[in-house]
Amino acid sequence: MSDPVVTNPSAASSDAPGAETRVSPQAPGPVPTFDQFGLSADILRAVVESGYTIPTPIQAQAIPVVLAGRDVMGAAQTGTGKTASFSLPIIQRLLPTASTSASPARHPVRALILTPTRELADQVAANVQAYSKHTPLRSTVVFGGVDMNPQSEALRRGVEILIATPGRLLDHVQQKTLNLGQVQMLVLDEADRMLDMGFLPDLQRILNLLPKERQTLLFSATFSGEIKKLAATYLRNPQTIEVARSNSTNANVRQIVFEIAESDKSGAVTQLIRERGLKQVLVFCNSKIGASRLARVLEKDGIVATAIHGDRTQGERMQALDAFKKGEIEALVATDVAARGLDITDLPAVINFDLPFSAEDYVHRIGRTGRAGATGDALSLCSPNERKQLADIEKLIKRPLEVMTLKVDVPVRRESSSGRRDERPARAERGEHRHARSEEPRRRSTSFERSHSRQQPVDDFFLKPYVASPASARKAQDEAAAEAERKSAPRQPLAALLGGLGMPRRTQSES
DNA sequence: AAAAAAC
Repeated sequence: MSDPVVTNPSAASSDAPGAETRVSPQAPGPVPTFDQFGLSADILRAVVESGYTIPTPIQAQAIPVVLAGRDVMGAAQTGTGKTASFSLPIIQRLLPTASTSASPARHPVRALILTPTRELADQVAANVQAYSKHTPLRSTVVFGGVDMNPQSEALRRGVEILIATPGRLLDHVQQKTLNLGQVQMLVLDEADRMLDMGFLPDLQRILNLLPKERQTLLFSATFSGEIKKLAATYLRNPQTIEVARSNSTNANVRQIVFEIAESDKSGAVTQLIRERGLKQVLVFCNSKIGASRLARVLEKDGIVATAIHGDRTQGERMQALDAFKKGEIEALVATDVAARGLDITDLPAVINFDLPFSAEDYVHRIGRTGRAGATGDALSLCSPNERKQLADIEKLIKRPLEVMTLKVDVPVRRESSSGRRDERPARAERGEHRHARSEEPRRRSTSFERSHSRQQPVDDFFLKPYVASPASARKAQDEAAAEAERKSAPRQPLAALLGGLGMPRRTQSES
């Protein structure tokens, strides 16, 4: 029996401009373990307590390279254990000189981790905190939208590892509550996203504040020309590490597209949640207003829903995400603020209420489900004027998506969330409401017809009960096994997947 | 076209 082990990372890159990135080949060898990296016992203990025993491919590749002090250009799918792949070796490298003194002067910022969104910063910080909890190293997180004072106080007391979003970080530098002169290690997480968001000037400012003598790790979903340029300017002889083809989607995620009229979409979301028995679903909209509106409509349909987007206060954002993670909310309706990197354990499904403008965002959105070896559903609602976006997505992921029609059959709502009358108010007017209780609920039935060569009836999909993946699925060893299985077994056609829904859709055997 | 991020 041979288990997958990671090959020499240098064999993994193919950097000709425009060339497709390749999956690094898996060679037979011994089972990799966290023990083999020479990490301190205090770190290993925290790793074990976090439930991990076998490093994921990105961890197996990156940890030795980071420990050796080299710069890294990393491309890894989300959900692959990327955060640990840089956090663990950072902690290890800072540990030998870690001070146990209470003096703030003995705890300068030596590692800086930058992320594009506040929620992601918070999440990375929680991971770093967990991995370093048995060490004397201190860490904290700073981002905008919240009071600066507690952050300033934490910085004043001294931290070795700082996680931040760029704007607030620079704010602290300007306020002189932060000095970056002793940073030895820098991580740019989701670097492509940061460039997309126009962070380049901020990044340049920050990079100019850092010592030239340092180790830089850049993680990005894609190695675009922009990213390569950034790397060429700020990285020194980086080792390229790729563990999965960028722009690829997870085989554990079943992707289905529903052709539907725009006006039927919110009813379709309610119906999918009801008929599929979804207890926890992340719904993506393209606009902040659209997300708020949909959350209100879902609430009217009796679904516990809330919105998360950039126009909500940071307190509301954090509360929404917390409640969602705890399972207190059925539908979290989000903009692309939630598209990247967020780790929601065993999230069973993602719904695209709107198809994203950028096909890459589709890959990131649906990457919130089917993480770490678990399975998930990615259901996308596509209106006639979104066909171009659908085509772009199929082109990016290099395969056609299964398209179905969706017959929306939900009770008539008297008012739309914006206060406008529904387009069919007549029978739902006040006078008739007293009859409604004893009768069949009033329904509107609409099906969006179209001639699509790949079109399939939707009935099979709804006949099968949804089976959530076991909680244990999030462990890293599961992911490694799933990866191996995926490589050895040919992909099943969708029909087979649909037919096998009575059983847990695990891609690996239980051990 | 839209989103995100400092005040």
